This record gives sequence, C-alpha cells and structure tokens, in this order.
Amino acid sequence: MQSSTEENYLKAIFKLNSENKKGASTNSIAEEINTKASSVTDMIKKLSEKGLVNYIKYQGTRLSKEGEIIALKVIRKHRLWEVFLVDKLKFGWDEIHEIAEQLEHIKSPKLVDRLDEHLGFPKTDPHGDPIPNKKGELPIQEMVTLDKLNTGDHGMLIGVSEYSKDFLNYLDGIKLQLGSSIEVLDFFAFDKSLKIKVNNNSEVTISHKVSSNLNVSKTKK
Amino acid sequence: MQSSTEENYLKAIFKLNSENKKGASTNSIAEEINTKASSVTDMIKKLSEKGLVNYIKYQGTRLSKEGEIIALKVIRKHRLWEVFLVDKLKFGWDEIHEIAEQLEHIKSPKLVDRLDEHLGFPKTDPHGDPIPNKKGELPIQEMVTLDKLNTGDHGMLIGVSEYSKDFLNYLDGIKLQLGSSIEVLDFFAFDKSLKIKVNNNSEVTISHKVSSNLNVSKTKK
DNA sequence: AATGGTATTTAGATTAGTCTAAAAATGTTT
DNA sequence: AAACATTTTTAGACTAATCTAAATACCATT
Repeated sequence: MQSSTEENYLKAIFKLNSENKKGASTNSIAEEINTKASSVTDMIKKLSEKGLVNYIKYQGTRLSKEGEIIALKVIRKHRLWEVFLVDKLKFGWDEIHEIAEQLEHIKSPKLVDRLDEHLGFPKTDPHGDPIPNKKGELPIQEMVTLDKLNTGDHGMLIGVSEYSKDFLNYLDGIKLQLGSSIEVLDFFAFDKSLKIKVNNNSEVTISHKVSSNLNVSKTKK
Repeated sequence: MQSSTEENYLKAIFKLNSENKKGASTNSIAEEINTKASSVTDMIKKLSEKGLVNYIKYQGTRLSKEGEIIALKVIRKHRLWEVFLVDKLKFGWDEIHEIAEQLEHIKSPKLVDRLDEHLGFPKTDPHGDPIPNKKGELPIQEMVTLDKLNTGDHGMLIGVSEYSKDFLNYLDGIKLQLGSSIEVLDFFAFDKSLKIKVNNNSEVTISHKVSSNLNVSKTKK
C-alpha cells in the first residue's frame, strides 16, 4: 500500500510521461509537485525499489505498468469526486480541484465503485477530462495528424511525432503547445500547406511537413 | 491548522472526557488511539502548547474550549460522511466506520456544509449518535437521575454525580458501567428503593441514595 | 514511613518526507 | 576538447510521529 505522497509522485510522473513521451526529468517532477529536486531523487529511488517506476540515474523516470495502474486509479478517484462535487454538491468547477486532491487519497475500492454508480457512471469530469474505468484504463483519445483535418475543423494538440530541437522550437515560436486549440482556416493544395488559427488568437501558415507531425484530437468548436 | 493525527487525539480525549468527567489518563488515551503512553505524553505536550488541551503532569488531560470545538467539528464530519455512505451509497452501517475515519479529516468547511445540506440536515448518524451543528454544538442529551424513572421505563447510564471510591466500587460490583442499559422493574415506596435489571441480565435492588446519583438518558426499549 | 506496584514521563532511536549546500554528471558552446 | 552552465545526485540535517527501555512519580498497603 502506498502513501498519499507516493501517489502524488505517481500522478505527476503520469502527467509528464503522457505530455512528453520521454522520461520525466527530476526537475520537471519537482516543479509539478512543488518540491525540490533532491526530494524527488529520494522518492524516485524508493518508487523504483518498489517497482512502480523505471529509473536510471540522470536519464529520467517512466512509470512501470504497475505504477501506471496506480496513477490511473488515483486519477479515476480524483475525477469521480470532482463530478460528485459539481453534480451533487453544486460546487463551481473552479472550486473543486483542491478538495478532490484530498479526496483522491481515500482508501476504499468499494467506495470508488459505489460513487461511480451513484453518479451514473460518468465518462468525463467537469473539466471534460476522461475518467479511467474500474480497471484503470483510460479510453483512448481519438487522435489524428493535423493534415487529415478539413477546412473549418477544430482540434486540440495532444502530441507530436517529431522531437528535434528545431521542430519543438518552431512550435514554441508559433505558440503551439500541448493542449493548444487549432482551427483549420484554409488549405493550399499546391504544397499542402495549412493556414490555422492557434488558441483562437494568432493565425499562421504551416507546411505539410509540420502538419503531418502534429497529433490532434478533433473537438466540436 | 492541525494535522489528522492531532485531530485523532482530540477526538479520543473528547470521548474519554465525556465518558468520565475526569481528565483523560495517558494510558486511556493510548489505548483509545492504539499507541503507546510515551507517544501520548509527547502529543499532549504539543496540544497543550497549542492551547487545545489543559494538561498537568500526572493529572490527566481535558480539552480546552478551543480543543473541544475542533473535536466536535471532526465528529460532525465523521457522522455526516457516515450518513452519506449509508443513505446515498447504500453501505451497511457496519462497513462505514473505517471509511469515515479517513473522510473526517478532509479540510474544507464549505464541503461539510454542502454535504449537510445535500443529506437534508440529518440529526443523527446511522448508529443513532447525534450530529453536532455548524458551530460545533452537540444537542444536549436528555439526562435525568434514575430515581425519576417509572416502573417499566428503560434508560442508559451516562454519568454519575458522586465519585467516591466506595460508590464506584459498588457500581462495579453490580456490573453498572457507563453505557449500561437499565430497566426499572419495581419501586418500593417505603424507602424509595428500586429493583432494576442491568444489561438485560442481572437484577438488583438499589437504594434511593444510589439511584439519585445515577444519570441516565431514557431509551425506547 | 517504607515498600511495592502501576502510571507516567524522559531519553534516545527510528521512519517518512523534506530541505540546503556541496559534489558529480551531463550538455552546450566556443 | 576545454570551459562553463545546467541538471542531478549525494551528504547531512530537520520535523512529525512513533517506539523501547529506563527513570520517576504517584498510590495503596502494610
């Protein structure tokens, strides 16, 4: 049985792993969890001995299968409690995070499942994030490369297939980050370039080379 | 802000104080909380410095006004969550204690009050224990001295007004303890003595001197 | 008033998690 | 490839809460 602290580390590593595909760096974990890098090193060693993460000195951390299951269970609890707070107790979606941070560590498998049932087996939390199922499986997001979208389509950036520094710097330059919203404004057939609007804000034209390396999920608007 | 551990100590001391009227002994607290006397001494010192208990070496511990308010707030949360688990999540009354032990430490005043509202402002928990109100006030138990009951009445011993060793030894001898059930079987007018049944078990006759020093709450059966 | 027994406290060690400061490894730039 | 900067790890110390074992205080009895 793991402590709340350990659970928080697993959750943070899960988040960084899914954003990054690379192992989570010690510093990034420290920042995520609001602690110091030295504390992270200690805890990672402990989690590694328990088999919950794969860790090699100086090379970052990835969750093991077992660690991922635990992380997803905590996330499941967090999101179910958020639904409870909003649906049943009429909290605003902006007030619930801190409380759910506490509730997510309550230990009782039966409680989680009863809560799930009581809430009518919700699929997403009040922020629209998907709720992992009983077994700790997260419904896979529909993911396509940006060049597959049509003019007028909307999407959200959820990943990239190319990790060169040049490419990532370029994305940075046009304000494209994971989670950014994208609207396809125009398609130019002669070179397959796209004109897009980023974060309902700036307009840029990107080449096919770029659009084919951006993974997005389609969104409604 | 106090830790969960501190809250557990306050809760235990509250319980012992109300059972006993005397200061809670170090050993009794240790037993209540499943720890060692030496740990209790340490924690009591800390709580004493914080002004949450009144403590004099070798003389036991009583909650201060402030400590009592905190204890009652924790008890309020515990009992409200118990109602939630039984009423909303359909748990049996025997499964809820451990889970409520965890939930009672969640920090969020707003959450407690919303929960109270959601549950329809219940007066008692699933075990029949009264729920303290918002301000941390426990509805006072109806308390009468045993000699005020009539033949056929039932009650539970909740306190004594006389603390001599002789008296307490006597009560012990007839198996009367705090919490014992009492049924009044007969009243003898000539000396005001009572024949009672203790714990649905043994029958004894007690003098008016005794019955007038026993505080009971009336019960249904 | 001395004795023995129980309750309580003290002293010192332990564990989980954290921190600061220094050392070591890695990466980047010229 | 050397020098510098950054990241990561190590070393050692701190806090909260706990424990064991020893010392002390209290209480009841003779």
